[in-house]
Amino acid sequence: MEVLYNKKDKHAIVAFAKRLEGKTLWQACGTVGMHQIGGKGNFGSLLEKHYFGYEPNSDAQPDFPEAGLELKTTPLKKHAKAGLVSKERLVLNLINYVQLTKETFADSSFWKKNSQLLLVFYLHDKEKTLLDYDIKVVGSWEFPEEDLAVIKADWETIVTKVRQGKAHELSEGDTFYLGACTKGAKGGNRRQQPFSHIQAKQRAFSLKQGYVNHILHRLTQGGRERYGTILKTQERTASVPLEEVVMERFRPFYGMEVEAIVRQIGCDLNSRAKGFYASLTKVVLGIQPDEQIDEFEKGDVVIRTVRLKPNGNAAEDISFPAFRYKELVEQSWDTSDLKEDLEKKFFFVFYKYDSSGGLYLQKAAFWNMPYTDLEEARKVWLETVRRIRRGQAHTLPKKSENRVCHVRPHARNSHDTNETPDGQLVVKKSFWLNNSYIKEIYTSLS
DNA sequence: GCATGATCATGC
DNA sequence: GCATGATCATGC
Repeated sequence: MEVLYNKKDKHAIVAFAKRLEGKTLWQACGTVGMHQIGGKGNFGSLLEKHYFGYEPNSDAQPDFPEAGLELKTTPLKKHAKAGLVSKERLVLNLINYVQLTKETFADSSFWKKNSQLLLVFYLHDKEKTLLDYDIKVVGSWEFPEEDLAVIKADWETIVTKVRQGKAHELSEGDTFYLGACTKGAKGGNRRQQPFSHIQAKQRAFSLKQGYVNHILHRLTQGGRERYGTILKTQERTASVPLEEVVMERFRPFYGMEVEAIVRQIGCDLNSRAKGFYASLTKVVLGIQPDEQIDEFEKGDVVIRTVRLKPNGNAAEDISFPAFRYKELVEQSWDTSDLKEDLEKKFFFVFYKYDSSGGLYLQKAAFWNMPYTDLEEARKVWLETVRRIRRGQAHTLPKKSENRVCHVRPHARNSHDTNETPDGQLVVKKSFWLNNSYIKEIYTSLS
């Protein structure tokens, strides 16, 4: 195939790639060779072969070595409120656990391959074949310095865990922007790790979905939200770890009553408004209540506020979105919404009531679910699916059945129902983290 | 006092 | 109108 661009010139490659915008694979590549394809392969490799004219490979080099540019294609989906958003994380190169522990960031396989990305965003549509997906946005991406500092720290977190012989315990929730996501048939592929005999799931470096959305917004000037950043200029310059900065923002207020915190910061928050605690968290972090937290959005960080009773027990369980019975039984654990939700990085803010009803800030900390607890959640999830299939959607796993989580109604009222596979209408339900488990989390962080 | 069921407030 | 995160109500 004739190559229609200078493969050594980054700008020429990007300009050539830009011509994909508004087209489908079919339109962009013409009919040449397309009859041989018949929809086989994946979007990325078809684009490499039939548009850019090179054979897909798994080299350590970027796809355009002379230009240092790595081509990545990634799906978008339509979001009712936000318009087009990333459908998933962006999967980068596979992790070789043995090699990884011998690398430094600057000479790492991750950085050699992915320091400059050429991104092709297409709109995924399950009604279409991939030849007919609309290519929406094309652009090149280099990581700004402030993001790179976070990504380097993430990379170090991953390497450290592997050096500790814990590659099998890696989780996406370990890190902020750069994740180690499972890759391969249902996460079933196992690989050797250098400092343990336990086989670890095959994983790849990946950019969190939130970070991909950030890239998309930057390339399109899109995104209507206002953002505030936690990291201020001098902290960025000094490369202070994000986690440390967040902890330092909260520490001065430990032990203080909420109204006193509001007074000390001098902000105008109504403590009776339902979003009060969410706003207070932002204000403590130095962010306006009407702004999104830049670093947390990029890192898919989930904020949860927890009130502890005077005896130290969590006052409430923590809910996740209601599921649909018929959809749940079609999923596998590895592709389940619950696993996706539980593997996120959480930011917990704990308040505690004293005996006279005053509420005091106790602790704020990042947390992600340990692997062994995720296995407990898996059991509950599997049992839930099993009972729904048996027509027992009325009696799903209770709090007393598992240490970590349970299933409970989560609806507008008792008439707010979903249909089960056998045609019953049962009140909408969701998974909840047990309040006793939340107390465990609090204890582990103190 | 807690587990379980039920429902609310908010934002889009 | 609904999803989401949060909280209330009741009975044992």
